[in-house]
Parts: sequence; C-alpha cells; structure tokens
Amino acid sequence: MLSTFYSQNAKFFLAVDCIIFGFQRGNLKLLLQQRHFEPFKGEWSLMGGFVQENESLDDAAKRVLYDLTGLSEVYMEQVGAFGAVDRDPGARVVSVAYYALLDIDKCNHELKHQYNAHWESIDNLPNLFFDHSEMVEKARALLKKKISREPIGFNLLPSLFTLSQLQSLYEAILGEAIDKRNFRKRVNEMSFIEKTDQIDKLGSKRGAYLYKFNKTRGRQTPCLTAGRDKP
Amino acid sequence: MLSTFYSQNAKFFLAVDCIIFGFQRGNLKLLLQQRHFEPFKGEWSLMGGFVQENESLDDAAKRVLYDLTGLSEVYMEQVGAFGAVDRDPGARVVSVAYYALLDIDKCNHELKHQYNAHWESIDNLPNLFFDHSEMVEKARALLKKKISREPIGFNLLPSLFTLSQLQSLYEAILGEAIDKRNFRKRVNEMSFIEKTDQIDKLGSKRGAYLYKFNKTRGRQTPCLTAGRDKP
DNA sequence: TCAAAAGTGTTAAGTTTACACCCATGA
DNA sequence: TCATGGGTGTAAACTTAACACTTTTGA
Repeated sequence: MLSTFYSQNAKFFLAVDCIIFGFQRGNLKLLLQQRHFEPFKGEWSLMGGFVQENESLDDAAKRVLYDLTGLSEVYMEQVGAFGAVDRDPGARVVSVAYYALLDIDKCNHELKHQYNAHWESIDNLPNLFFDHSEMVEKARALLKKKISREPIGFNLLPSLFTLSQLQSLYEAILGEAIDKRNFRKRVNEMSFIEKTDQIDKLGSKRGAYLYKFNKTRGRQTPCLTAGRDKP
Repeated sequence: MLSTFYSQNAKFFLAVDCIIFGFQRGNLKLLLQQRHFEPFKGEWSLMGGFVQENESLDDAAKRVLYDLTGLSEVYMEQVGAFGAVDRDPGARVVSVAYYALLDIDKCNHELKHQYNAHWESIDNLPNLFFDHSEMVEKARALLKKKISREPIGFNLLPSLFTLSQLQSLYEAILGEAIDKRNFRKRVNEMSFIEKTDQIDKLGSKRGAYLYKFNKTRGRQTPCLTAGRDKP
C-alpha cells in the first residue's frame, strides 16, 4: 500500500547547475565550461552534474563546485528549479540551479583546465545551451537584490581589500556608478567593515588602506547601497 | 554513448507542494489538508502531488492547485526546491514548493471538502509534516518581500475592494500596523489602483468607496509600503 | 612634473513618519 | 444619540543625492 503510493509515479533525472561568480579587475565574471566531450561538445554551459542517490541537492551543488574549483565552504544560494519538459533535448532532466560567490584567485587552475573552463565577463557571455542563460539571468537578479541587503560581496574579494575594489564590485553587480564619497560614508557606518593598518601598493602609487570583513561585528542593517531597490 | 550519459544516473520521485494563501476578515490564511488517507493519515500538510512524466514543474503545481480549488490562472511563484535526503521518510522525494495567491471566495468548496482541506490563519498553524513548515516560512518571507515591490496583493482580494481591506491585507502580510493616512496617500500615487463609483455597504454603516486594480495602468514603482525593507 | 588613484564634508532635495479630528450611517 | 468605520493634510525628522578639491607617489 505504502509502496504503491510512491512507486506508481514517474522518476526523473535530477541535475544541479552552478552559476559561479567571480570578480577580477573591475569585472563580474562567470566560470563557464566549453564542453570538450559529448554530448553537446563545443557548446558553452554552466558547470553541472547529476544528483546522486544519497545526496541532498545542496550537497550535490557543493560537490559540483568542489570538483571544478577545489573549494569547499563557498557561499552558495539556490536560484530555483528548472523543469520545462523539453529543457534538455537528450532526456527529461529537472535541474536545480545554485549560484556561488568566490574569490577567483583561490580556485584551482589545474582543475579549471581539466574541465576546459574559463572566466567570462558577465557582460560578454557566449550563448549557453539549454536554459542556462535563463538561470544566469535569474541568479544575477537575485544577487543584485541580495547584495543591497546583506553583506555577501566579501565572498568575491580577497580577505583584505581596498575600498575602491569594494566599490567597483558593487558597481559591477548593480550595473551603475556609485558616488565615491557617499559610498565611503556608508562603509564607515557599517561596523562589519574594518579598516586594517595595512596598505595596498599594487592598485595605486599612493597606496590605499586595506579593509577586512568582520562577520561577528554588528547585526545592523548591513546595507551598502542607498535607498529602496531600483525597479 | 549518449544514452549511457544519462542512464547511469539515479532517478528520483519529484513532487510539488503548494502554499496556498488566502485572505479573510483581516487574516492571512493557508489552505491545508488534514490527510484522511494513508500514508500519514491525520497529519496536516500542504497540498501536494507527484510530477508526471510529461508535465513541467509549473504545470504540476497548477494541476495540484486546480484539483483542490477548481481555479486556474492563479498567481503562483516558485519558492524553491527542497531536497534533503530524508525529508520524506517513505522514499527519496525531492519537492519543489510554489506559493499561490487567490481569493478564498472563488474556491470550490466541494473540492475543499473532498480533500479534507481547511483555511487556517497563518499565525495559528498546526504542525505540518516533513519540511512543510520550512516551505511555509520561506514562502511567507518571499511574499513579504515581493508585496513591498510589486502589486500582487490584489490576487488575494475580490476584484472590487475597499481601501481598508487593502490596508488590512498589507498589515497581515507585513505583520505590522500601517498609518492610515500615509497608506492612502501612497495609494493615490499608484495609478494602477482605480477608484470606482461603487460603494460597499457591508463593511461599515457609512459605506466605503470600492477600488479596483488596473493591470494596464502605470509601469512605475508599484510600491505601497514606505522605506527600505525592514531587517 | 604630472598622471593616477586615494581620500575627505556640506548642503539641498526628497522621502518618510507622526499625528487628530470630522463625517455618514444604522442600530 | 452614539458607536463604528470612512475619510482627510501638514510639519518635523530623516535619508539620499549631488558635488570638487587636495594628497601622495612612482614613473
């Protein structure tokens, strides 16, 4: 009786796909692979994989990310489930998309090479197969909303960063210029951003103070953008 | 070769679960069923069902909603995929949750009875089985955010409504009191809310003007709440 | 010496909040 | 006649947006 309740129903392949965000020289980037194996050889896609029997969706996403980057403990959020009947022409596969925020320089370049993966600037993406472009758009919209409300941008930066880097990160994600003085004023009010006494000499001749993120500090509104969300 | 690519992977039961919101006498409510059949007879749960072979996730959610309410063309949003390995103790089932906003009075009461379903005030819910309470919480949080940004509240009201009804709906969803004059000031600025010349005499002795929602009007920021999102 | 990025405050405009009374009606 | 919900405007507090110049230093 119980077993019939389940077993009369269809079963499905389940995949996870990862929208992997990174930030480099003022550009928001995605880690994409150009598949050098069948099926769909030559096509650009997100990094994905099938969910295994004894694995949660979240764990599957972590595994896929780990396989490509060598990183664990990465900030990830679910984007949603994509379940159009014909989204994958090869078979009925339902996919759950996740986005990840990480520091490009921490990635394992060996693995990246193995998978034929490349960091592509988000404003200059190739066409992606299946519904992967739709996943990217949705992830990008979620990230944009979330970064205005929660201090998650730090995941894309090294542990020490200058305020110019932080600002250009926000500008890249929000897609608009931010006033430098207003931005710094807000940073000063956020207790979870701490000035260190170290100075970065790479980004400018004069040098700029390095800041760090302090998770434990402050449970206030961790908001580095002004005003209501833009439409 | 192609077939092996897929077929070496595990397959899963896929379900959809619906968080069905309604609004009645100042209370935000959920349509829940107390299962009068096995498995899990007697337990309270969301209305759910298995995804079928030739059905998208969205269509499955619509079908499940239609079966219980007799309504189609209902406003629905995906909440997310829930995929903990042991979330369903009977079998490995991954579920995709959707929330729906509808007018309680439009529901088919016959069907509701058949399924042993009941409208329960959201602040007074029974324990729900599996991870359904988690789904409800997530849906509620999404709704709260979304209603502050987009004009979706109308889906919970009859096509003609008073401003007091609209305000109490917002208060129920946001969980806080709103100043009457400030609320009405904002309504006046929203071109998609139209005053009609009809008057409701049921809610008060004096009578109150009925308003209607005009989808086509206005592409401005359709925001009926002030300020940034609360933390 | 100059190009390039770092750093720094003030004011005006706009938005949000707080607040109290009269009106119309049916019971 | 009174209890109930409907309807209305203004001023203070706060938040955001706009804006320009000086500093440091390596090339």
